[in-house]
Amino acid sequence: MDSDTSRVSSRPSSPEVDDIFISTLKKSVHGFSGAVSSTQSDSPLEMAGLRGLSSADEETLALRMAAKKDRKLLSESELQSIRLKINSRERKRMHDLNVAMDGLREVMPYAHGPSVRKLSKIATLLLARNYILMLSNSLEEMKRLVSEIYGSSGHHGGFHPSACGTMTHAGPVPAHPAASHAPHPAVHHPLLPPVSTSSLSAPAISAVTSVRPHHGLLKAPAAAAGPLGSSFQHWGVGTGMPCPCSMCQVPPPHVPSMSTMPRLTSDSK
DNA sequence: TAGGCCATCTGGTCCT
DNA sequence: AGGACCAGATGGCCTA
Repeated sequence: MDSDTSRVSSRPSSPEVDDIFISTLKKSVHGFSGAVSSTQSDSPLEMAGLRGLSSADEETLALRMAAKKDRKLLSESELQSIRLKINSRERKRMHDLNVAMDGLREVMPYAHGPSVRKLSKIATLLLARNYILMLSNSLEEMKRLVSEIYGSSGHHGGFHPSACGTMTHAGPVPAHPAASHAPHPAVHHPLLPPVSTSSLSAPAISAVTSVRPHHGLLKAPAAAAGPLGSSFQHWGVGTGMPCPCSMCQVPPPHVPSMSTMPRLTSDSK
């Protein structure tokens, strides 16, 4: 929200007091009409008809609705006060949710940069899921490699993280990849096709991209290589050379290179 | 202009 | 009873 520079100026997360008041006044009838016929059945004609009510009619109707709902009469001002309170709570709740969503965006790689469009909520959630799955997969791969190394040397006779602690194994996986800005390993993998064909499903990725089929997840320059934009490139960033890290030496199955990386769009179907 | 995304309002439901 | 949570409806903004 706060990071949505394209919207925040014209669409504040918290409306002006006047907006709330006007909206409440406008819906003092609308809302309570919903108490009768439910919002789902409110037809535009009904709404238009209700909007034509006089203030006295509105008050009467509001009181009737309140009486029907709460079994007790409340003054219009009391009802309005309650409604404002509830609306305020809901706004705060949604605002907190958006703050949390922004926090999630911040720890997501490739979501930073001047030309990068803010991830949508659904894209953020889906990418976060894939990111977690990728990290888990990377960790498993690390464990496997370490196990092979030490297993063959007879040092440990096998990999057992609980005995080894975190010094040996936690290093390669940055706790906060977005903050580290290290080129590997997490920066690019989440956007690669399924690392684990069982857990990291392609539909999850395609689902993300299907949200914004035209410009992909991010607002990238027109010269972007694909729907994901140049921000998603791991190889080729800066030097155009492949990352030398061990993770990149072993690209996921079916992904020989980024250049042949399947487009993360619905056209893969 | 259509479609996507979003904020907000609202009523219902569940929980404490 | 009050608050949290949820989902539907609505309308505005933005982009292709």
